[in-house]
Amino acid sequence: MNTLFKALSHPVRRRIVAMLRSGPLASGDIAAAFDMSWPTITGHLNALKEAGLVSPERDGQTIRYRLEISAVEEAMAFLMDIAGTGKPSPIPTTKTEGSRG
Amino acid sequence: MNTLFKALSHPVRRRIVAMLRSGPLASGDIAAAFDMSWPTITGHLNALKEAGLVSPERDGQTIRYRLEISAVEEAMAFLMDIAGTGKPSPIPTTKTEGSRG
DNA sequence: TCCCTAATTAGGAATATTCCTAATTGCAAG
DNA sequence: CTTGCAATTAGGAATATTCCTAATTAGGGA
Repeated sequence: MNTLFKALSHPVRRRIVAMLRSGPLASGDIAAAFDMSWPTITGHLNALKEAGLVSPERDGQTIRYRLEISAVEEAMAFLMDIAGTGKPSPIPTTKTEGSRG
Repeated sequence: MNTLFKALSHPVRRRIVAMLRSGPLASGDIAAAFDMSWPTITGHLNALKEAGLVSPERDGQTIRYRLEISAVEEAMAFLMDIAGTGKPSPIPTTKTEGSRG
């Protein structure tokens, strides 16, 4: 949940997610769409993978990344709950989150 | 859009948003729900305000924060587009986003 | 094996975030 | 005006993010 919204908080990562809407793409093809180095894009892809938003599939030398709709739906579920479009839940009491380090 | 997802990327801010689901709350009441200093919470409230997710209303000495559902819906719209629940849009070409400082 | 292409990992600099304490602002009441 | 409470702003330290170049891993073909 944390990594999910954190992954979506960067414009480049949101754009990658949007690109994958129409189907899986190779790492290199994604990197080519940006004015950034390939390793930087790899870093963003790792963040998206960590969040469960994409999954890599190797095919020979190329690695294709596929969008994981379920993770997008998970984020949507949170927002729907907030917006009242879904079933309401009591005010959260999760004190576990206020940490530093 | 940027500030919106960035605001939602922090667990404390998401928890504040969830708290406001049931109605406006005073800054002090929000701060009291966390193991953090009041100024820290003020900072988070400023981030949420910047993102359009909350709006402050002064009433005497207290300032109450109200949840702005429209901002939540804006974030939801993005995710629905990604998930294919909404109308599809072409692959974004917004090159404006890949910058550094 | 050796070489080429695809992609990732490693290390580090610039920048941004997060959180604290101290000082300040804004409002109400005596 | 002074006091007191509610809340914010200011300044700064610890930490995290972002992005780069250089080095490395992994697979395919001669």
